[in-house]
Amino acid sequence: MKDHLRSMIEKAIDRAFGAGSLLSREFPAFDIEVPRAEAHGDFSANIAMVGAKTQKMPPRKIAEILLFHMEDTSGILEKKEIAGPGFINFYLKPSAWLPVVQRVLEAGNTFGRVDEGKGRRVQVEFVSANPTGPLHVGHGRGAVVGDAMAAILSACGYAVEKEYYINDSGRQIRTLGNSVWLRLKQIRGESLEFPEDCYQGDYIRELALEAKDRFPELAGADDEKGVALCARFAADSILAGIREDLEAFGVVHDQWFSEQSLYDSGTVDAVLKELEASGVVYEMDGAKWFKTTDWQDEKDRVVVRNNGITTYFASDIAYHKNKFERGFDRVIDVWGADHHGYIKRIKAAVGATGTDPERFQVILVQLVALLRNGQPVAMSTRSGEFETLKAVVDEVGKDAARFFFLMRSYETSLDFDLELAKKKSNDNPVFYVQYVHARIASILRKAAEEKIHEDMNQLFLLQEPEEIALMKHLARFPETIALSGANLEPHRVPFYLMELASAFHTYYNRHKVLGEDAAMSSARLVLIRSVQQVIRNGLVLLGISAPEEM
RNA sequence: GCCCCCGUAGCUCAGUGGAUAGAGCAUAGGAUUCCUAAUCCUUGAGCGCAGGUUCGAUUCCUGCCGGGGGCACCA
Repeated sequence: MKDHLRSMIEKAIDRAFGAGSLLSREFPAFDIEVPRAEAHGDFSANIAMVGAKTQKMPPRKIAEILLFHMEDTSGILEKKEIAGPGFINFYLKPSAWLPVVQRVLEAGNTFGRVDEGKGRRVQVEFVSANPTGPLHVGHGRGAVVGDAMAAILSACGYAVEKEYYINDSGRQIRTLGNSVWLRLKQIRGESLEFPEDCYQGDYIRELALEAKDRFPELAGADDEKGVALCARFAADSILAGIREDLEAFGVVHDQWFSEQSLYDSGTVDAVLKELEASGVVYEMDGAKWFKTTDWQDEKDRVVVRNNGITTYFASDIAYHKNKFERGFDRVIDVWGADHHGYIKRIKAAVGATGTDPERFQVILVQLVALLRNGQPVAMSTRSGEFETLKAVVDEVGKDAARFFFLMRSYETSLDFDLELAKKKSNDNPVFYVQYVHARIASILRKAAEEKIHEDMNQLFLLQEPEEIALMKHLARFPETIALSGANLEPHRVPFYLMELASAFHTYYNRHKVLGEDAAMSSARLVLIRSVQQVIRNGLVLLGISAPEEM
């Protein structure tokens, strides 16, 4: 619809210029948008205002000229007018909206898909939590944001791959092994101090018990062997748990990428050598440094410590190089806000390994404050007193948890109130949206029972303001997806769904779908089926179920 | 000290540089012999402060104030 209006305006420019009414054919980029106020029409163009400078004319004068030369060949316009400082407002005939219903039903599950991506490959990496403990609620937010973002980008025409990077190398894993090993020794009756820098959670003790049963050879093992075996067992076991928790949350990755594999294949060393050869990595004070300052970082960063051990940054360089070598046009990492200092570093790594850093983007997800009865729940991995993602999902359900995480922009820290998410009432927007789907399903069931059929040919009967309002909302779904994908803003989709749901509930309360007029009923059935389709498409993108009944 | 995010209605939050800044919750009142009341209708109040860019700033820039997070040869 916007494209149609845009071409009408462009044709008007040509004609006006041909008639000598305009100074130039050139206009700066202009917008056609849906005005905030309904009184300002269905669409509004700011072309006359942005063109004031180049045309050397007041905006309203330009608008007048354009309107004079504009032709509505397809007859969709009720009226067009100049308003305010020079907006051109378009008012569509109600009938102009009818085709959208047909478009929705023809496209079905694919309605809303756009082709911004044109098949280009995007990788979204998210969660990537260290396998040293169960996922907590903060990981959950990142997980859902990444998962929904991937689905939305996919709907935008990108070929998307979802990846989990496993930090299965380095000191944390050794600490994990040590923690389990020491607990195991305690279980055996050895009295020893459990160090503060070890993982304190109860799950460590459970892992120790399990390891004791499964690996009899641990009985005679020395510390080195014991720690190594416990580390591998614990990491594998925790990772399996993470995978389960994610699956229960509806999050499934396409690829699980091991950090250790980058060491095993020699990739990390090779990349460091390359960078050293090109002078990006240099030696100082016995350590090796990466010149991240060349990419606006505050200071250079260490990649190999003076004890010869590589830092995580070293493998991160190799990892991100590897990503682009796999052929992705864009790479998006979803990180917790506490990692924001890493952005410049990784951008530097991407740039230094031969890729335009613009192709690498980071979604920084702000923190989650978990509340229960208004009181904050303490979250600390160290103390072991934290709410796991699993506990939250078990308590409030997958659908509510996902919706809550997604309905706020990830740039804002989130108060997640467990009690609110559990409520099955108006306070809880996820039910509000799902209820529309269920309600429509119920009407469709009843229509089937009463043998009332949908009839596309009766659509012209739909003229109630609430019906037109619904169609306008339906028409905006594809552009909502496009904006959500282009700006990497998944929260637009839940907001859209709440608005559509509201429009439907209003309609439902004012008009009966199945009434005495058979033709009208047939038309309305078509309309509500298209609403149901769009609600479902939106929920699918968010990974939330669309129930047939509630 | 430096960096990032946030500051919009009593609360939680929307708002691709546009016209009279919107929802939900909470408050108060009302609607169901009828397709699911997990619904609908009515009701008040707001852009932290000061400059700048612009025809036009809640939006962009600078400074200040307030809240959160981050600033290791840690992971």
